[in-house]
Amino acid sequence: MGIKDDAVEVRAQGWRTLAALHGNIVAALEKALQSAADLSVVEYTVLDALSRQDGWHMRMQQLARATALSSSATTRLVNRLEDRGLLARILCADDRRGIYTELTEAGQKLLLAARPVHDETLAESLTAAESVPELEPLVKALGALQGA
Amino acid sequence: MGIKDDAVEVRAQGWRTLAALHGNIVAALEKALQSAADLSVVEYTVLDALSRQDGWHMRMQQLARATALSSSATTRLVNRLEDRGLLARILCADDRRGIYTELTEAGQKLLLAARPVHDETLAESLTAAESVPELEPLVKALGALQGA
DNA sequence: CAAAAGTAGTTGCTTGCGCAATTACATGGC
DNA sequence: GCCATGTAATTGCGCAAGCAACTACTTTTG
Repeated sequence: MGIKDDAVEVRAQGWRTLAALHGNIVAALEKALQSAADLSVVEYTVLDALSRQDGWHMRMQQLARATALSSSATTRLVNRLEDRGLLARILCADDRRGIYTELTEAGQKLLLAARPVHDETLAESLTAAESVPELEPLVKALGALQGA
Repeated sequence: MGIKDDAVEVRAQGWRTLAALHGNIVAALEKALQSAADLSVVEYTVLDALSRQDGWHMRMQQLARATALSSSATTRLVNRLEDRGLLARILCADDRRGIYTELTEAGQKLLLAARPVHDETLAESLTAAESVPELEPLVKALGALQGA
């Protein structure tokens, strides 16, 4: 049964590595986006998700899934961004329970300003993680994902 | 410059995948550990980190790094676990600023009960993620990490 | 050896999150 | 067509997180 136990330990170790890398990246992005655009990581995620959506509108639920947030958190997140004029709520006619969100011009503008900061910080984080023995293999594996 | 831009997009995509997988796993672990042992994921992480430490004691700062938490959050996290009798604070003589934390017997016992739940939930999450096209390659890469 | 600078941990305050309950709308059975 | 069941989004509430300010101790420096 040693083999099975090993598999468990390998998974746990992989998970710790994943969590550590995730934590590092989030911390770096949080700081960078905050100071550059007054955005949190989830806020950036929303703007980015909306921009990569055809027609630029998404329902609350999709947003919740895209951000791994609860519905209530999503509601308030959208509130914050709406109050800042970065996106707009649009009720859709065919299903009157549903609400679409859409980037405003200000939102697109801010996103365009924030994206380079985001991408650069991400690159830096990954580079930094490459020189941490614990994290290096995962970073490499990550880089090889789409490269196939 | 198309090549460079591609690299940026690949990194961003990889990051989104990583974040999504991380979110799924955390959500699953949170629910499972909560109902099985009344522990949050960070709380479990602390107990687990302490148990895997030789001599079973760590300083607050190490704990903060291990959990990717701020010092203040670590203080209160340790408070919670101490109040529940799962770990104990021990001031160390050589540096009277420092505080060691150590698992109590109750803490070890709870950890032993929680660990199978944790490992099983982790395995389930990864299996579930394998059938999500977006996530599948990363899960495989993760499994191949230590297997080398 | 005394003052300055640095480090470890804790506390006050604000903010954002999840859960459960609620409102508003949609849909399936009869 | 009408009631029961289900889904979308929002609100009340409690809790845990981060930041900044603070205390206590250590180390450096002149």
